[in-house]
Order: sequence, then structure tokens, then C-alpha cells
Amino acid sequence: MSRKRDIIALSPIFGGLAEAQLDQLEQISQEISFGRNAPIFWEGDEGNGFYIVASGKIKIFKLSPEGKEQILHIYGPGQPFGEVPVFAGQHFPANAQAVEKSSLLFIPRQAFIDLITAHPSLALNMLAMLSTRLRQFTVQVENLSLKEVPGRLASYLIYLSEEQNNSDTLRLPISKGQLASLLGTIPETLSRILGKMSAQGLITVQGADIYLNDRYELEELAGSGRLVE
Amino acid sequence: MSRKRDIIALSPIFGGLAEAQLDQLEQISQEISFGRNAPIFWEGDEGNGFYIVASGKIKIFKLSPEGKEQILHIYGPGQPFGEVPVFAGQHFPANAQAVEKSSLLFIPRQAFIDLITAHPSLALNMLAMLSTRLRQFTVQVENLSLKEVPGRLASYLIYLSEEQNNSDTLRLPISKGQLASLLGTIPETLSRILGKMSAQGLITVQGADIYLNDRYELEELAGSGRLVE
DNA sequence: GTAATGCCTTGACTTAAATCAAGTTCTGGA
DNA sequence: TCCAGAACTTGATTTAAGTCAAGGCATTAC
Repeated sequence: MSRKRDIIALSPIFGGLAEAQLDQLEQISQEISFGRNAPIFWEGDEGNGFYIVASGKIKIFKLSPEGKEQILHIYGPGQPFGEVPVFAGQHFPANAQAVEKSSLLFIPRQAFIDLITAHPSLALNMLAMLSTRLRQFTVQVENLSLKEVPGRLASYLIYLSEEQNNSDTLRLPISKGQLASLLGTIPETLSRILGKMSAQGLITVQGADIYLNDRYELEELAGSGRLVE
Repeated sequence: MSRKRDIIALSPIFGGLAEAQLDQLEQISQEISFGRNAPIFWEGDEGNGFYIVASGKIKIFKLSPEGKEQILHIYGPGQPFGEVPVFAGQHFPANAQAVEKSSLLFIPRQAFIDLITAHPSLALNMLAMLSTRLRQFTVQVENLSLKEVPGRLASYLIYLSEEQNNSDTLRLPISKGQLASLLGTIPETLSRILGKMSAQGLITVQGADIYLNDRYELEELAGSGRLVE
């Protein structure tokens, strides 16, 4: 079985499809490689298809005119991105860049639309994917607008822990600078808040390794309680 | 032709459907009325279908534990909402409430899924709708994270103007308190910034009527330039 | 006509987080 | 192994916006 085929089979949006459709997807897709920090597309570019991460890690982000970056998502293997212009509005709503050396599958628009039209379960899978993205955005807006930075950080740490079997020991999958951008803040502020949370005994930080010492208090904080001084 | 049928025909997600499908939609949907401020659903409730605004105006919002509200969307006639749990995750990701006396069509989940499965163009319409929502969310995150309140307000005013044939005279469709919540701020701050922008001659405010005096400068501001003192 | 209520505005003050400016630590390549 | 650049941390300061408090205005109800 080819590498392309492995990735297609791995991706949640293709779950439940028959072998014949997986074959078709393998035929219409193409693999593309990107080095660390290579741009994949820019906001406003025309989108003639979407991507699936085969290996590596990519970020979707917005930039302010002053150059401040807000990361919207970080995607890893199996996850699709860049679907919005496939279905509405033609152009990409944000920028995409490889965070590390990455390999992607590109699925061209028209061939995919044809496939979706012929196979309702594929349409439903894609509707489920977009709905999940909408749900994630409601959380991101809530975090940015209704929580302070310590609350956002606590939410993120708990989310990471849940991703990793609820382990209290976790390793940041991205640099602290990128984490700051994901949380809607800047490295200086993130650094200070990590320091404050360490001083209070909530967490222990050793480089990219973080130990959650007081999960209860972190949950409080994530629920938008404030960091008590 | 019935009132229900009128709404169905009006809604963009049903564009391009044959009469037979519109008939089916009319049969499976039910009309429900809500008074001003009546709750429609709460975050976490199970969603067994979605809604379309027939008349009136509804808001989708998040609440912090301290009671601060962040409005995610405001929807008017023809617009669907509450679709997320139809396709993924069962429960609503946010709260919905009638801003004024409103009438809604409710479309039950399973009947709608059946319809979508049988009619690819309906699936594509829904994919287009969800994609448009995702695009709007990228803008909202950008506004909240990368712009200050004056920039968000300027963006909103320009958006409103574009909605109303680029007229320089516009009327706020919601109260200033609700606008503050939509922009991710509080009434006091909005009031002060409206005052500051008036003092600078950018706009003229008379109650809910706002006149755009300097569209160029507003565009600057919306593009995340700052309000020069 | 007046009371009552909700909505909006204004002022004084506080605060979370950004900015500016140095350092320090880490890391990968010569 | 050492160097250079990147990533991170720390300190001093500024600032946008939130909080608290009071008062004005306007619409509806009586």
C-alpha cells in the first residue's frame, strides 16, 4: 500500500468510505513537501483544492499590519485544512505555513466536489469536520474575549493533558513563542505567567516539559476564574 | 403559498432545490415563536435539529462565569443557526436568545440528514454555509486579538455601510449595549470611543443613527491602524 | 403628567497586558 | 568545541480598557 494511501486511510474525513473511493482519492491527490517555515498559502490566495497533513506540522494564522501573529489552528498528520475556499468564496481566509518539515496531500477542488456529490457519506464527514471547526472557534473566541491569559494557558494545558491520556506530565508540542501566538499574547507575557504559575505551585516547568501539580486549581482557572495573587 | 414555504424559499441554504424538495422541507419543519429575550437554547443542550429565522432577530453568544457576554453572531430572516450539533457532537456550542419578538422554523435532524443524503446540492449548500461561518470566525478572532476596540468599531461600521448599499448614513440594527458585546467590549468603553471618534470628526452620532464623515480614515482604522489622539 | 425602568454617558481609578530594553540560555552548524 | 543566532526571560514603564460609581435621558406604564 502506498504512502499516499496510508494517509488517506488515516484521515478522519475519509472514514467509512469504500475501497473504490479511497482508490479514487489516491489518484486525484498529489503529495507536496515543505521545509521548516515554508509558506503554503497566503490569505487572499485563490484556493483550488485543500490539503491533508501527511507528516509534520502546519499552522493557520492571521497577521496584523504591525506583524503580530494570531495562530488559529495547528494541524498534524491526518488533518485536513484549507477547505473553506473549496465550498465558499474562492480565496483563503488566513495564512498557512509549515512549522516544521512537512509533507502534504493536495486534493483538487473539482475532483473532490464530484466525489462528494456521488458519495453522501463523504459529504456528511466533511460537514462533521467543518462543524467541529466551528465548535473550536466558539471556544477560541470565548478564550480571547472572556478569559485572561492565565485562564487561556490553563485551558490549553488541560487540553494538552487530555490529548495525552490525562497524564500530568506533558511536553509542549510547539515553541513557547508559538504558544504565545496561539493564546493571543506575546512571549514576554507568557513567560511571566508561566513563572507566576510555577511560583504558586500549580505547575513545574523544565524547558518544554510541564508537570501539572494542581489540576483542580488549573481547572478553576481555565473555567475563567482568575489567577489569585 | 404558506408562510413556512416563503421562509424556506427565502433561505440561501435551500437555493437551487426543486419544488419537490421544498415541499418536503415544508412538511418536516415546524414554526415556533419567541418573545423578546426568550432563550432558544443553552450551550450544552442536546440539539435535535436546527433553526431558520422567519422573522425577528436572534443572537448566538457565550457567557463568562462573571456574566460578561460575548456575541458570536446576530441572525435575521432567512438565516439558519444551530446546525453544529446536527453534524457533530450532539450539543450546542453556545447560547441562543431572541433579541426581539421572533418566529423560527425548526428542522429536525434526522429528516434533514435524509434529505441531504438524497440531494447533493443541499449538502453543497450546507457546506458553503458552514464554510462562510468559518470565514467569519477567522475575522472575529482577528478583530479580537489583533485590533483594538476603535479598529473593531470602524470595521463594524464599514461592514454595516456595505450591507446598506455603501450609504454613509446608517442606523445601528442593535442597541449600543449589544454592539459592545458583539465587539468584545463593554458599554462604557464603546460610549467613550464613539465620543472620541465623533470629536475627531470621523463620525456623527445621533442616537442609533451614525453618519460616516471620513470613510478613508475609518478604513485605515479598521485595517488595524490605531486611533490617533 | 409623573413615576419607573432600562439604556446610555461621564468621571475617577485600577489593572492586565503590551512595549521597550537588556540580558541569559539554548541549539545547531562550522 | 566554540560561535552565532534564535529563543526565552526579566525588569521598568506605558497604555488600553475594565471597574466602580453617579447621573442624565428617554420610552413606556400608570
